[in-house]
Amino acid sequence: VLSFLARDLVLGGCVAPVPGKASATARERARASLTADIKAAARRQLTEVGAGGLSLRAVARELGMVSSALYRYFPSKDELLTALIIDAYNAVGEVAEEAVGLSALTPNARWIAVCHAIRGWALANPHEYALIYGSPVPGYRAPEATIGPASRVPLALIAVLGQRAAGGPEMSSSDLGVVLGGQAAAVTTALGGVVEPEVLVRGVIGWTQLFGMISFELFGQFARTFDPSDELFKFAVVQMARLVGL
Amino acid sequence: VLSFLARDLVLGGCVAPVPGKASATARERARASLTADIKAAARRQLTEVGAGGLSLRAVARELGMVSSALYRYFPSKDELLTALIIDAYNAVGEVAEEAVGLSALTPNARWIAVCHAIRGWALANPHEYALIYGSPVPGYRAPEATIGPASRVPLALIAVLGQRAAGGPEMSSSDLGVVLGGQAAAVTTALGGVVEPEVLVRGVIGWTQLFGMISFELFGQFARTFDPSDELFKFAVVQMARLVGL
DNA sequence: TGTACATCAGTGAACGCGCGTTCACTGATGTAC
DNA sequence: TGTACATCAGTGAACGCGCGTTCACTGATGTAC
Repeated sequence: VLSFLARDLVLGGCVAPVPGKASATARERARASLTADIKAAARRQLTEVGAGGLSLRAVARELGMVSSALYRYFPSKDELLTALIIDAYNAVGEVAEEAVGLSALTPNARWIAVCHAIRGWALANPHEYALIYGSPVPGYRAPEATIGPASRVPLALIAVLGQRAAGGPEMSSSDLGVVLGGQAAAVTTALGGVVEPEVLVRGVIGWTQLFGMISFELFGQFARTFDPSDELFKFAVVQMARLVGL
Repeated sequence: VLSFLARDLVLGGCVAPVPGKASATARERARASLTADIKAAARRQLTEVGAGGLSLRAVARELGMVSSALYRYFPSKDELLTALIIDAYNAVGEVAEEAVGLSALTPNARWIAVCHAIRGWALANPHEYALIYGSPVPGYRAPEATIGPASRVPLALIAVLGQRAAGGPEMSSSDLGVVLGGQAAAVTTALGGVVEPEVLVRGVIGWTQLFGMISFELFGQFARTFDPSDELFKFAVVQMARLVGL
C-alpha cells in the first residue's frame, strides 16, 4: 500500500484532460461535467443503499438519462465503483496532507491535528468512508490504481513521525524481531529511507488505531454508551500519540 | 452496548427449545436441525456474496428446498440476518470469555491472550467478522436483541482490566473531563460499579484499537507491506497493553 | 467561409437473469378421546 | 390401541420488481479541405 505515491493519480484517472490541448472543446467540457455528475449521483446513491447496492440504472434515473448512456462514461459498474473509491481515498488523503502542512505546530500537536482532520472528513462523508475502510464489496477486486491514493493517509501520518526529535523515548531495534523488522525495512527502503523501521511500525500501529476508533464510531459500536464520541476520541488521540512515540 | 449481558441470549433466540418439555418431539428435533442447516447455508453464502448479497432463494437452493419453505423458519430475510449476527457476536464473545478464564496468567498476559484469541476467531471466520464489525448492511437496522451478545467482547476486555493491581501507573480522574467522565460513570454504574470510569475508558480504547488492527488486516489494508500480519499484531498488542494500563 | 465526412452522445428496445414475499394446496406428524 | 381432528412442513405457481449489459439507431458536435 505504502509504496506508490504519484501526484498524477490524484485526479482520479477517469477523464484525464487531454494533455496537449490548451482549451477544451465544448464536447470535452460537457463530458467532464457529466462524468462528475454521474459520480456525484453515485455518491448520493451510496448514502441510501451502500456500495453493494449501487445501481447503474438508478444513477441514470437520477440524472434523467437512459441506463445505457452511462456506458459512454464508464465501461462497467465496477469501473464506476473504482472511480468513487479513488476519489474517496484522494479526498481523505488531501485532508490529511493539509493538516500535516500546518507549520506552526510541534510534531505532537500536528499528529493530533491530523487525527482530528481525518475524523472530521469521515463524519462528514460516512458512506465514502465505509466504501474504503469498511468491509470489502463482495465480488469486487480493487485494481492497482487504488494503491497510490490509498497510501496518502498512512504516508502523511508517517511524515509527521519523521519530523519528531530523533531518538524517541522507548524504542529499540531489537523490539521488532526479524520478521517484522524485515517487513518494515523493506517498506522504508521503498520509501527512500526517510524514516527508520521502528518509526514506520509505530506509524502503522497509530494508523490502525485511529481508524479503529473512527470505524467503531461510524459503525455504531458506541451507540448507547459513548454516543457523542467527540470527547472519547479526543482523549484516545492523546493516548495514541504517546504510544506512537510523540 | 455494554449494558445487557443475559446468559439466555447466548443461544441466538430463534428456535429456543420449549421450556416445559423434557424431551423434544421428532418434529421439534427436525425443526431445530433444519434451522441450524439454514443458518449454516446462509453463513456459507456470506462467504461468497457478503451480507448485502445474501439471498433467501440461494439459501433454499443450496438446501434443495423451495424458497417459500424458508418462511416456516424465518419470517423474513432480515430476521435471518439478525440470527446470523447474534450467532457471530456470541461466537466471538465466547472465545473472548474463554481466554479471560485462563487462570494461571497475570492480567497483562491475559489481556494479550484475549487479543490473540479474538484475532484467531476473526481470521477463521472473516465473513462473520465483516458481518458484525464491517460497514453496516444498508437498509438493515440491528434490533435490540443484538445488544447483549455484542457487549460480551468489550465486557470480557474490561473484566481483565478489573483484575489488575489497583491504582494503575499513569491515570487520574481529572484526565477524562466532565463529558467523557460522565458517560463513563453512567456505564460503570449500569455495570454495577465493578470498575472505575478511567479503567472503563482505557478498556474501550483498547477495544477499538484491537479491532482496528484486525479490521485492517482482514480488509486488506496491509496488503503488499505487512502481509503476513502475525508479527505486526503481536508487537502491536504488547504496545496496546501498555496503553491500556497493564 | 462552407461543405462533406467522421466522431461521439444519447435513445429505446431487448436479453436473460435473480430477487422477496404471498397464497392455496397436499401430505405428514402430533394430540385427544 | 385406534380413530378423528388439528397442526405443521414443504410445494409450486404467481406477482411485481429491479438489475447489468448489448445493440442498432438518430442527431448533434467536431474536423479537414
